[in-house]
Amino acid sequence: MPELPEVEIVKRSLNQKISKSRILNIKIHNKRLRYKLTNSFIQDLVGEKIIKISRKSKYLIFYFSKKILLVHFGMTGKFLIKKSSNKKIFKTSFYYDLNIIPKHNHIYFQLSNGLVLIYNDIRRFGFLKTYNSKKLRNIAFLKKLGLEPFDKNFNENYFSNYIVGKKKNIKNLLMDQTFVSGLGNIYVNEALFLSKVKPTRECASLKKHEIRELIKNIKKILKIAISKGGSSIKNFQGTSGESGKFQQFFYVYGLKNKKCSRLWCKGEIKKIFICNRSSFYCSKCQK
DNA sequence: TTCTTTGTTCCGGA
DNA sequence: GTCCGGAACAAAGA
Repeated sequence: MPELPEVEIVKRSLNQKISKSRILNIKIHNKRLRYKLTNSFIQDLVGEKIIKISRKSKYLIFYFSKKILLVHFGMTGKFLIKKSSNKKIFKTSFYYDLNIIPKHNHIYFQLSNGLVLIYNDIRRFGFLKTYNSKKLRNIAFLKKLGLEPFDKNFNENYFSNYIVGKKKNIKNLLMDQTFVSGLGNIYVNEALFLSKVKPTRECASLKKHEIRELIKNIKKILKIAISKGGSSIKNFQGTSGESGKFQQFFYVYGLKNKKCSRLWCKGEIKKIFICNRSSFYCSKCQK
């Protein structure tokens, strides 16, 4: 499930491979994504030149001269980039070694640089939406987002003020995109472990040093994940079909009943559900 | 058939 | 009115 690091990696890859190219044609195999593609989707984009691709939280933003394409991957959305000269591009066998199922290729963008951009999404919880304005502040999805984790204003002061009187647990707070935007279930679990904070802790009970640790470790875990090419769990793949390596570095996610990786701890990783989301933590060293 | 998975939204209770 | 947790929703695979 793409969280901030995965979307960042896709953004970099797209900028490298397809920015400055023009969309020559679009072929839609399935309109029914999270939100049904509009009837004008093709005419909105054909002929437009991709100026650059940027990221905000878990969203990708394609910039054209006067328009924007907003993309959210949901659970299983991904982009693949292939050479358009390859005639097998629509054939199942072409995708075998990429661990991609071509029946979930929903949109093909033919580009002027000889490449094809493919949107693939197994669950179809992702979406693509065009806007006839470049003003991001008019986009409802974006304007409700809180600070990015790497924003200098995402600091102890902001955190402390935000949690005054808050009774919700820290895990739900970190998942709340209006508080900090870009974290999902995996990285929240990992950041809480690194900070030795139990996911069920009430926000208002957090000590100053714990808040400092959380802020530090959120930034740290995201940077590491980006440097490893993202996490490959649940289908994350780069635009060439390659998997990320970060899953080899999980401390708690998916590690139910394993020993805590802190050698001095000797604790065991527990799995519980918080708001119907699986949460993993060490029952001994996370207080 | 049932369970699991996610981000987001909605609803009811406090 | 506000806050919070739980449920619902989208779809598909095991």
